[in-house]
Amino acid sequence: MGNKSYSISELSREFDISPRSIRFYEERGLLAPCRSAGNQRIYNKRDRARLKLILRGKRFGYNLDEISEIIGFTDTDTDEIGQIRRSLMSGAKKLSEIRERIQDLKLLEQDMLAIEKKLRLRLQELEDAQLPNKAGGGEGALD
Amino acid sequence: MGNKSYSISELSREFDISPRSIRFYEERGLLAPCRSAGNQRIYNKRDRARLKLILRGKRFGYNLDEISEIIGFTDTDTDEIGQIRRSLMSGAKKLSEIRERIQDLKLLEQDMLAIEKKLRLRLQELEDAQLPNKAGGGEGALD
DNA sequence: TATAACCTTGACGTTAAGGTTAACTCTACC
DNA sequence: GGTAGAGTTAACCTTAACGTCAAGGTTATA
Repeated sequence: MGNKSYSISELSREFDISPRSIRFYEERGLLAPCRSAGNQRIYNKRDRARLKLILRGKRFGYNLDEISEIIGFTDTDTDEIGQIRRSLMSGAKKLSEIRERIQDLKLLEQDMLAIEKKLRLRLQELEDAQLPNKAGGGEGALD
Repeated sequence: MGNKSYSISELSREFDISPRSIRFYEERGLLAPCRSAGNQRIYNKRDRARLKLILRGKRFGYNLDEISEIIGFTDTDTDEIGQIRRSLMSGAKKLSEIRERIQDLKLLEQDMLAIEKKLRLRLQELEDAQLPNKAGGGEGALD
């Protein structure tokens, strides 16, 4: 049946994160595996899926508090509608943030290209002035 | 002439950051304003432009070390040719990083849209099931 | 010239997300 | 039953990018 279980190191290997991280997520309330007789953590499929979600959230740039806000309730069957609505809201916000960032990056790209151009010009100047030993160029300050 | 100057608080107001941040950038070698007779910082247009660049870099997610790598050379005294060459190199690297990042963000955007779609569907299900009070939907666990 | 408002350095505090011991305890396996 | 290899908690360490005093010095203005 689907009741496979995992140790902390199994999960840590599978997802390539440290056991410390997994324990840390638990500390922050994002996970709550049950324990063996000897108090060792035992993760079931649901825990594993949750960890996956956490990691996905992280890849999206959410911090643990945000992730906890988004997925912290997946147990609570009550008020799923409210939960989904909240998820949609925060998702929309993230989306616009992402789009803003894309725009910013495109601006940066333009800036870098402009700087590059200036640098190349200045380099030409300097190189030209080097061999023929002509009079030096202008100030050449990048604003 | 274009030799306007600014106090730290003017800049901090203009860019909506704390004076502490500006001093911190200086501490990290990203700025080097001259001082008044009484040792107070005086920023000129060039300094201001630099600060702008720093802030833009931050919005792009660069840390101060990276920003310093990108813009740190504008002082270049000796061996300007070498400096410019190095700048061009690191600039090219940064550029490709920026482009990669844009791609990543676009992927993320698609992911988010997909998730949003799923959530909306689920929401519809739930809302439809609510008023007519029909039998409940499926498991609905977001993987 | 007397303030108020601004500025200075220095030092310590903070937050996030873990890393890194230390000192034990479990579990698996021979 | 002994030992190697996981696991456990607790406590402290780390880095980035500032925030937050403290204890004074400077400037603008009435």
